[in-house]
Amino acid sequence: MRTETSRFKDYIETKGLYFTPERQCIAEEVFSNHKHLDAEELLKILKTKGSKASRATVYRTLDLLVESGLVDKIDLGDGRAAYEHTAGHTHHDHLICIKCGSVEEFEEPLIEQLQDWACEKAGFKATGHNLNIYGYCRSCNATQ
Amino acid sequence: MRTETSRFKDYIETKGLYFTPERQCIAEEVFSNHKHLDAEELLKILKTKGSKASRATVYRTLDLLVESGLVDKIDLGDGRAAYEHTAGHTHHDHLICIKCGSVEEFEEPLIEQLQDWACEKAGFKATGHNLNIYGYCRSCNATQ
DNA sequence: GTTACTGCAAAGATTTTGCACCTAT
DNA sequence: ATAGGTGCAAAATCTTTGCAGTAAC
Repeated sequence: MRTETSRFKDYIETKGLYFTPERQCIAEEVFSNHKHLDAEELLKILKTKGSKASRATVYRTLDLLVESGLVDKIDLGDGRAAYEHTAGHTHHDHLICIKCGSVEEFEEPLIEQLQDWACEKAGFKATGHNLNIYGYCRSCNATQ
Repeated sequence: MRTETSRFKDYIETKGLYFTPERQCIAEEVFSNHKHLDAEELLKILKTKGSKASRATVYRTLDLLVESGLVDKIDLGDGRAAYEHTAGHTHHDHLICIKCGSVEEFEEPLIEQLQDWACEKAGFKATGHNLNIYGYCRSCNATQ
């Protein structure tokens, strides 16, 4: 079985780039972590695991991961971005709590289809999209 | 006929705040402009029109306008936000060209409905949402 | 006369970049 | 050997904030 990390290695090498230890560490962490990570969290986790990858390298590698299609970038709406690996789940969108910051996922295949349709009508060639709903999650709503 | 500006004045005064000349200028510009403005563009336009409203006041007033419900904030996905007045058009989403930066609108009432439904299922109380599709617009796609 | 608003400049926050040194191939 | 990568710190962006003075009510 090919791991996501090995797919990333292939992607990197096909482009004639080097698969460095830093890139490996960062990729493995993103692929093994099932949460939505932002760059700063990722950097912190890497530090606790002994990686010395710098902030700059984290950002540069996240860009490569997104480019490879193995990772999605989610715009959090407050200027930050979160990242999540794409393997093992169909596309989904996000419910972002403006009180506690939690990010919940939801799936609605028909929405995807309607989006494709809208693009077609507009002659627009989509490369990605971002649907975030902001508000209060179930628990924050209860204690609000 | 009540103008949007007068509605904003009501909103401001109901909250016990002051309807200052700066707030009036900013509101009028946003309401009369039918494009998606970001804060910097808005500031530039205001300057050419002789308003001395500062960047800080522009941001503060835009927040009030969004709060009032008369203006929508659209997260552009690159850290910036654009603003557009809500009057006279139903809710719509955006096709953002990653080459030329153009923002095109599309409307898909069923998407809105599906979103509401997803929120309901998750016990999520939505206060707003943002659906952006990134890619190449018709003309950039042609010359790409 | 209060209470709130404004401009300014500094501070914050996130992300990007220039550069000298280092490393994978 | 060479093309590319890394860390660092500075820069770039967009937005927010503290404060002293000013204006709306």
